[in-house]
Amino acid sequence: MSLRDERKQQSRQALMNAALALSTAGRSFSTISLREVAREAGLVPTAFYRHFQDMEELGSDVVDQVSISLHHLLRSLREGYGLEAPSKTEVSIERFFRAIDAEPLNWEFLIGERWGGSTAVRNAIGREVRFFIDDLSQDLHKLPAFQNIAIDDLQIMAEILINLALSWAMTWINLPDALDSASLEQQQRQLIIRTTRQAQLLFRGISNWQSDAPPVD
Amino acid sequence: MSLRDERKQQSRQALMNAALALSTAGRSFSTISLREVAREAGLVPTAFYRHFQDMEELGSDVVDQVSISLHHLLRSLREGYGLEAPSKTEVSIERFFRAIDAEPLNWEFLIGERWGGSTAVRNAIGREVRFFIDDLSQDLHKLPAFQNIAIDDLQIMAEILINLALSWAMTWINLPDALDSASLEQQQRQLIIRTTRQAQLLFRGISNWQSDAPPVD
DNA sequence: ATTTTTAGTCAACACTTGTACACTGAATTT
DNA sequence: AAATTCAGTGTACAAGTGTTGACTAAAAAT
Repeated sequence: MSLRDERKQQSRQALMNAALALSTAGRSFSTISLREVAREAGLVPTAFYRHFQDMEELGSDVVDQVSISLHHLLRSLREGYGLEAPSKTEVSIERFFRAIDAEPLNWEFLIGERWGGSTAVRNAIGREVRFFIDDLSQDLHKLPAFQNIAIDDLQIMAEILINLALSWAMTWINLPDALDSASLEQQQRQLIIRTTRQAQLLFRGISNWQSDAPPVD
Repeated sequence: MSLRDERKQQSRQALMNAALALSTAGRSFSTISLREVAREAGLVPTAFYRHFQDMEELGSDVVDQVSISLHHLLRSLREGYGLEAPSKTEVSIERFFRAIDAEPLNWEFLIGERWGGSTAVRNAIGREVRFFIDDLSQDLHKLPAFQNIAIDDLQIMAEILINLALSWAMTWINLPDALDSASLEQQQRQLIIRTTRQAQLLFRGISNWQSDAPPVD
């Protein structure tokens, strides 16, 4: 890559980082202005147009970047799960939450903008979520415990898990905001327990599932 | 109520309706301006301050109004479920979606702003969601099928159901936007089926649940 | 009948916004 | 060595923003 292209990439990345940082500081992406992003990135407003046509395009590209990052993280989480095979659910849940703490901005952006203002961003996230679901369902299929479950049903399971995981993640991130009497650590501990039981209930459901013979309603 | 108070209430309601309408027209609440709301309500900008201190206060009050409406709707839905006792899950799910179509703005606002930009609105919605969960868990406890399940576990179940229902609702509302090859009705039918299976999986989980003897992880 | 209260109006303010246009100067190509 | 490309700069403008303070007129209280 040429010297000029390299510097351009730097500026482009600075703009995306600025957008991500601003849209997770108690505000949403659609409320931040082009000028703010440029300012935060150390650029003059008009320089923005050298990289993106408008804020919508910036937003979509941020979604792509965030998705790649989360995708890697989820994969490493699941590989960790596979290694110590009979690992407890609670350990996995806690590991999930700690992973969120490592890069909370990505999660906050993806979840907060999933139903957010910008149509382009919303559609981009919708695509990525569907991708997450497919990916997870394939991984579930590899687990010994789910070998005898039809792949369609694992898809159902994955859909539930992803949607719930996004709720869990945002609840976790927002814990510090809810300044109740209890300390943060106590609340975190409690959330881990509640979440674990939710996950256990789900696994209980799928393991008693018979694809060809749906249950009585 | 005096004549003057009555007229004031009308204007106040007009402002809240305007806010609701504007924040669900492909934008989010935090992007709409005080002047826009006033304009839409047929008022001069400064008149806004006779009713609300700022947009955050308006937002919180909209949350309250929306919550009351949804609360009534959910209750009537569940009462309908109780009557024809052995009703099929799919029927309930479809009834749920059709109810959303009756007042989509309320749902769109509550879900879209749940993790949205305004802190005041986010906190207000968080409270309401917790209230929904408590309410549902108590209703579940009254159902014959769940009599032998501990109330703590029904709370877990309710938490899952509410969080998932919000995802389902928004997916349903956004269906028309995803202009794929398939027709809207086909996509709706498909979503109903997928959602039904998710719900069935959940019920399968809870009915195989033993509170005092948690499953092997 | 007179005074007080108050929802809504009007004009004005200091700012921020997105974007157009001409320009600069260093990296690249010719 | 000369010409070209182009990321970033500086100026400018029309449009929209939140909020102020003084004003109006109808309803309510005295």
